[in-house]
Amino acid sequence: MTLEQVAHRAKVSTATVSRVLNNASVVKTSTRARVVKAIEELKYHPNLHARHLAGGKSRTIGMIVSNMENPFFFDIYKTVESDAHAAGFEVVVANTDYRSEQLVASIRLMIGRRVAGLAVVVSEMEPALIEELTDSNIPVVFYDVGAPRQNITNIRVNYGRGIDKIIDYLYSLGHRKLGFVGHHAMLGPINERVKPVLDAVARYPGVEVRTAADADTLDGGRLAARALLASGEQPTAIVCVNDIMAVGALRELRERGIRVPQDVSVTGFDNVKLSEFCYPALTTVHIPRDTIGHLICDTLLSKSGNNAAADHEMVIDPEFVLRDSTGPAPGR
Amino acid sequence: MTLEQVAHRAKVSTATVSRVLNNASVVKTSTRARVVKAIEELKYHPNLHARHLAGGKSRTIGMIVSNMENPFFFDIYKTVESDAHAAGFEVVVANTDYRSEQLVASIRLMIGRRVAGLAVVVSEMEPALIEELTDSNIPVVFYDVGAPRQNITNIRVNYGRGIDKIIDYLYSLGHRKLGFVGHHAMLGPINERVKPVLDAVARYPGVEVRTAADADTLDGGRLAARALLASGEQPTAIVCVNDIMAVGALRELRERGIRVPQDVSVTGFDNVKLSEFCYPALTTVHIPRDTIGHLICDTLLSKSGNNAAADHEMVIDPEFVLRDSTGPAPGR
DNA sequence: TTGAAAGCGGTACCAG
DNA sequence: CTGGTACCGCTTTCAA
Repeated sequence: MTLEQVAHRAKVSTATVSRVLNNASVVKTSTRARVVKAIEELKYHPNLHARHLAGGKSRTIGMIVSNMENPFFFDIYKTVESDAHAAGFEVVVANTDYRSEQLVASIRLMIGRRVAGLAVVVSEMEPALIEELTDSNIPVVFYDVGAPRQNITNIRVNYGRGIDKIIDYLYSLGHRKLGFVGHHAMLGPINERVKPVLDAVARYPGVEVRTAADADTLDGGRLAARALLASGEQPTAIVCVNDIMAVGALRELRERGIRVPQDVSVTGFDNVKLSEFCYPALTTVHIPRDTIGHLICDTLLSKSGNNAAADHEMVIDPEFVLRDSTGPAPGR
Repeated sequence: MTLEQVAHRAKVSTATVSRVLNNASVVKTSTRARVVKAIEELKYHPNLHARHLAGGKSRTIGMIVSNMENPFFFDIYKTVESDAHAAGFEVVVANTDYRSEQLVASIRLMIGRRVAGLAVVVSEMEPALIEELTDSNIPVVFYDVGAPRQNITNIRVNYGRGIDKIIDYLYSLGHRKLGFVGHHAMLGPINERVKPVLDAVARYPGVEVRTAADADTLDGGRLAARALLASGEQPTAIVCVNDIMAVGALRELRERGIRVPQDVSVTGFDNVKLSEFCYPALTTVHIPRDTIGHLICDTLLSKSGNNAAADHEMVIDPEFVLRDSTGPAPGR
């Protein structure tokens, strides 16, 4: 079904059909009626690719995330989508699953689609790729826990600050032997996620921390906790890189008959909904996903507009949330 | 950046550039090298819309789901995506959030994109829309708990069978006063999700059931459970339409000091990962999301291939999973 | 092995 | 208010 066929049936030109489709300019009511009728009879659906190609502009914004399975990313996506829809844009997401080849593929795809804007919400990214993106000339905004990028709008959360708050609290409770559960995106040398923990701990003499990492899933959290528990002395508190993994850790502890928080304390990060619903409810740090989502959309939408200003950086300071998974270190 | 500019720089025709892009036919090695060089220097990314328009075929399959937030849908998506990628397809998802206008919009969008296949994983759907879809001539597969569709491949789970297993088990444990927690997509008259419960209960004289519904989220489950508890006699068992809402119900019970399963039993549905990680772990019914995902992909991919056969229906029989959230009715 | 040119399905400008 | 038509960027014969 093509525009031309519709035009033919309605006995008008393709130009006119196009007009009624975009309810643009003036089309005589009777003509419009004929066209609409033809469209319905033929069950015509305009070809978006053709439309895009001819029109030039995109009306869709892209979003790339590491792991949609983690509600943290999903929450951001949700508000981005909602804002985008409100502005008449649609959004297409891509999941990288923490795999860098997927990241590359997804970015190429987005560029190929000529999206009106792109939000990249992933942890690690090679400089070459970033360059490819900036050269593409499409408005981009990064969300990151890492270092600021140059020449690109960057939203980031002050991860270290959040970790500090957690460690401070745990220290005040008497915890000296800590465990850190991270995810695989942070294997390798000291990275963005582990370093803050080490730094925070370093401020307190006499505090030790061992780390373990696994997949960014419930199971991963469980496995990492198991690894922590299987080797060396049992920590009195387990700090997790995010809530999902913390819930996984909670399960491992429960199955071993280790009580939380009486025997060991556990903390999450992000404050996703689940952190309130698990048992015990998690002490965590709140990252405002909605704010991040709004920021992303505002930036993208205004950028694709006119004011090519504001290629700055916005950093979000996380807030401590006290719940039931933490308590005094045992024997204190 | 366009093909033509690349062609110009490499001093060849656009046809040749196209050839190396699709590494098709024979291109002299030296020529190919020149082109590749030009592409890199210009940081050229082919316009997918143009490519699609010219090429005709799509290489992308669409998927529409009610609520990506529920891991049930996400799990299906995940395996579809993985299978699709393996076959050289990409997949674009759309979330309807249980809103029918969104469903309409998403379907139109997919048709407009001329996707090579479309998976529709939603609860309710108007006949008119279904017709629009069949007329579109694109391979479609539905996943549903409802009645079979005509003329479209339909995968469905025998929801009633699953409910029966749960009710039977609960009955054998002495439960006579039941509560059912559903979600809003099932408001209105007796529908696909509630009816099976009523039917199952009807088989046992003396068993009563009250129902409550809310959003398909953790909070929704909590609220629905609250409603159930706030009115009338306290049920001895709460049957939930899915695991997510069951976890929500668990929280409400916990905060009221009602012990699970000693005071009231709770059941989920789907057997998503979370059902093992919550506390207490949920007795539920297993729906094989991976099988469903594979089925969807196989169907779509083979359909878009040649054999337009198999417009049949596949029904999946769910399996009972016993865990810790159920026990004998109190005082028995 | 490579180039020229005819589309693919729309949009939008220019006349009428 | 409506029609004619030149593209949009790429693929694909058809010849050379």
